[in-house]
Amino acid sequence: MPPNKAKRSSGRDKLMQAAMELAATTRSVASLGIRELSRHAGLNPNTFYRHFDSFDDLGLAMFDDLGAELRAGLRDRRMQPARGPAPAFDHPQASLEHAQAVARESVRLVLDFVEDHRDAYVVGIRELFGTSPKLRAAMHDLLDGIAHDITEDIFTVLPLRDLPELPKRELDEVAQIIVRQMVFFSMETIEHPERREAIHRRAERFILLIFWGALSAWMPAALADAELRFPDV
Amino acid sequence: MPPNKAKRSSGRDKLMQAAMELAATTRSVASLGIRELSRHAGLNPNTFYRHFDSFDDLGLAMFDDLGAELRAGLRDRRMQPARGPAPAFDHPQASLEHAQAVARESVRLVLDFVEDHRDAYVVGIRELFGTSPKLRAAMHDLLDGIAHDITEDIFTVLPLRDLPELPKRELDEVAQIIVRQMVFFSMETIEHPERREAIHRRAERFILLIFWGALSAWMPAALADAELRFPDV
DNA sequence: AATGCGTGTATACACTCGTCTACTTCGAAC
DNA sequence: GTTCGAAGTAGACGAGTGTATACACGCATT
Repeated sequence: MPPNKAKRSSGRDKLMQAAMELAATTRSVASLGIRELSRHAGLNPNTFYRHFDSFDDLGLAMFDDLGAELRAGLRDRRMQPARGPAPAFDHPQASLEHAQAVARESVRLVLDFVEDHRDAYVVGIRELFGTSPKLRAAMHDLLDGIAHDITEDIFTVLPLRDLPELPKRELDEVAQIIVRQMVFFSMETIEHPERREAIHRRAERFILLIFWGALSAWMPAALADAELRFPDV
Repeated sequence: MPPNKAKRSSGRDKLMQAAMELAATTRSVASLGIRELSRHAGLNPNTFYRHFDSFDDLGLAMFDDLGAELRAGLRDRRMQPARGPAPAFDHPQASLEHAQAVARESVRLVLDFVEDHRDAYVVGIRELFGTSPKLRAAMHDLLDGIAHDITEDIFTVLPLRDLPELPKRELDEVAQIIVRQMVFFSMETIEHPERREAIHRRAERFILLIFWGALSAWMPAALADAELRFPDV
C-alpha cells in the first residue's frame, strides 16, 4: 500500500515545477493553458489529466509543498539554540532587548525564505487574492497556521505565560496582523531587492511597535514600574 | 481643446464596465479575452482597439476612476462636521475617546465603500499582487496615497501637531500599515459578509492598538501623567 | 457642401486551445 | 511468464482566439 512516496512519478513534479515558473512570471495559476504548461514541462498535453483534474488541484498540491517547507523552515530556525535563553521577566530591559533580537531574526528568516523561494512565494501570494476560491482559502489557512505557530512560539520562548493577563486569543490576533503585514513587506523586497535593508528595518520597527502597544495596553503597570523606553530601531 | 469630457464615448465605459464584471467573478484583468470582453459589452471586438491598446491600459483607466471615487468619498465623510471638534490635548481621556470614535467611523466608512463597490474593489485588490507590473504599481500608489491622506487628516483633526515629538515620517508609516491591514479586513468582509460586525471590531481594535503603541513609544510621559487606560473595544 | 475624423462594424485568416480516442511502454504482482 | 494498470504519446476535431483589412455612419470644422 505505501507506494514509495519519495520516488513518486516525475511527470507530476515536472508539471508543478513548470506551473510555478510560468505562473511566477506570466499568468495566474487558473489562467494557465494545459498545452502551454505541458509544452513548458516537455510533456504531452494529455499527461496533465493523468495527475490532476483541474488547475485548482495542481495549485493545492503546490501550496501544500510550499506551506510545509515554509513552516518547517520557520520551526527549525526558531528552535536553534544560538539565540540563547529568554531572560527572566523581572529583568524587563533585558527582556525587551531579547524581544527585539527575536523580532530582527524572525524578519530576516522570512525575507531569506522569500528570497530562496521567489517563484513559489509570488505565486502563492498572487492566489491569496486570486480568482479561485479554493486556492484563496488554502493560502488564507496557511497564513493563519503560521500565525498560530507564532503565538505558540511566543508562549514557549518568552516567559509571558506566567502573566495571566495576556490573553492568548488577543495574542493570536496580533500574530495574524504581523503575518499579514509581512506579506506586504516580503512582496516589497521581491519587487525592490535593493531596498531590502530598509524594508527589514521597517518590518522590525512595526513588530516592536505593535507588541509595545499590546504590552502598554494589557500590562501598563509593568512597563511603568520598570521605566522602559521604546528602543530605537 | 476641452472636448466635453463628461459625454465621452459610451463604448469606452461599456468596455470598462464589462471588464469589471467579468474580472470580478471569472478572471484577472490581464487574462481577459478581447472577444469575450467585447461580446459581454455588446460591441465588436475591434472596438476595443479604438480605445485601449492593451489590457494594462484598460486596467489603469478603471483604477483611476476607482481611486478617485474612493479618495473623494473618504475625504467627504472625513470633512462632515457631525463628528464634532477634537478635544484639546490637555483633556487626554476625552481625546482618547474621540480617537476611538474616529477609528470606528473610519472603519465603517471603508467597509461601506467596499460593500458599495464590491466588483471594482476585488478587481483592484486582485491586481495589487497580480501579474501586471503596471497595475501592481498603480494599486500600490493608490494605497500609499490614501495612507498619506490619513496622515494629513490626523494632523488636521487631532491636535497632535502641537507635539513636536510626533514625527510625520513615522506617522506616515503607521498610516501605511493601517491601510494595508484594511485590505485584508475588507476582503474578509467580502468573502464572509456575515462576519462583518466581528471584522469591524477587530479592525477597530487593531487601529487603536497600533496608535496606542505609537503614543506609548513616542510620548510615554503624557500617557503616564494622565493615567490613561487602553479602552475596551 | 465638402472634408476629415472619431467611432463602430463585417469578414476573413492563421493559429491555439481543450479534449476525445487509440496506441505504446514499462514495471510490478500474481 | 503473463497480466494488468499506471504513465506517457500521437493525432485529430471543433471551437474560440487575436488581429489585419476594408467598410459605414455621424458630426464638427472649414
